[in-house]
Amino acid sequence: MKQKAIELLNSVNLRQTQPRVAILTVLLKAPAPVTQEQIAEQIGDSAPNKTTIYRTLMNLVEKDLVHKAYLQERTWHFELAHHCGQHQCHPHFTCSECQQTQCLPEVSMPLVKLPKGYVMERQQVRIEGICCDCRENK
Amino acid sequence: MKQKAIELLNSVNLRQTQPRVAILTVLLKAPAPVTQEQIAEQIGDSAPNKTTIYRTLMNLVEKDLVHKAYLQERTWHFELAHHCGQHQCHPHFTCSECQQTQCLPEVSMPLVKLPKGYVMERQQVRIEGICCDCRENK
DNA sequence: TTTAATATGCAACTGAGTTGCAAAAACAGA
DNA sequence: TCTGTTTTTGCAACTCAGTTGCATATTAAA
Ligand SMILES: [Zn+2]
Ligand SMILES: [Zn+2]
Ligand SMILES: [Zn+2]
Ligand SMILES: [Zn+2]
Repeated sequence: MKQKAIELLNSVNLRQTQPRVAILTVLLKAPAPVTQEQIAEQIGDSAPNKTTIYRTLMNLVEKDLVHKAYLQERTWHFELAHHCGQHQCHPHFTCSECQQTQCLPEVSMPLVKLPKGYVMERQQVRIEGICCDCRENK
Repeated sequence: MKQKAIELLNSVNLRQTQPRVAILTVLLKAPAPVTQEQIAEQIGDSAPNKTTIYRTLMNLVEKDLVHKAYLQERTWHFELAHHCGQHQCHPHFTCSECQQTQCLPEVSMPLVKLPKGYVMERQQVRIEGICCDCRENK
């Protein structure tokens, strides 16, 4: 994992620093989009300052290694981009009961046909509903 | 417009107050999702306090007259829900150059097939790209 | 090594949305 | 129309997530 993180950094010419490796390692393991705070928690005592985490995430987004996930929440969530298609990531499902968000990586959606003259860069889909667990416990 | 606003309020049993009528009137006229601040600007000097605007918008969302638009921006944007389907609103296009957002009301998308046991409440699509104007002026 | 370029940590700041509470407006009943 | 109760509003102070400026530390190239 750590090795993979280092490779990713090299591949986009970002200097290999402790914070970056640690943050990328968390992202590599995460099953769903994570916040700055969750990243810090995961890393534990040696976690970088929150400013550094944000700056690192923004660097990674700029290099297109990471995407900001499209959730309707106040706090930003990030995930690795390595499984996204050129113009589309997988949809995200957020349960309106328990607020948990899940990736739906296997789903693919057609791209919206834009009006003439427009260029598509990225399409994102968000779904709100009740998750399986919450539905049963009602 | 104002008349229509009053009707809408009555239809969901919300008391008819000046702020609510004014805010709904702005929403009825808006061609794209608007923020608290834009609503205040539109109303002008007699605009309600921002707390009131937020509270009103949340009331209207609760009654499903209004939806919070899912744009990847820090500030919340709202629009009338009256043209949304049961499980899906129209997609929104945001230009990464000029940051303008447009509704794409005529586009319809298939609903994602959720895993067994999940309930779909609402699906939303967001598109990022370059708008026609920005593309020409480059 | 040494050095120049880049990244980090810290503390103070910003801006959007929230909270608590007293004053004002809505509306139902007399 | 008046009255009383309920609901809504305005204000000021607050919160929370993310940002900024700048001094210090780290990186990696020479
Ligand atoms: Zn749930
Ligand atoms: Zn995901
Ligand atoms: Zn544009
Ligand atoms: Zn719209």
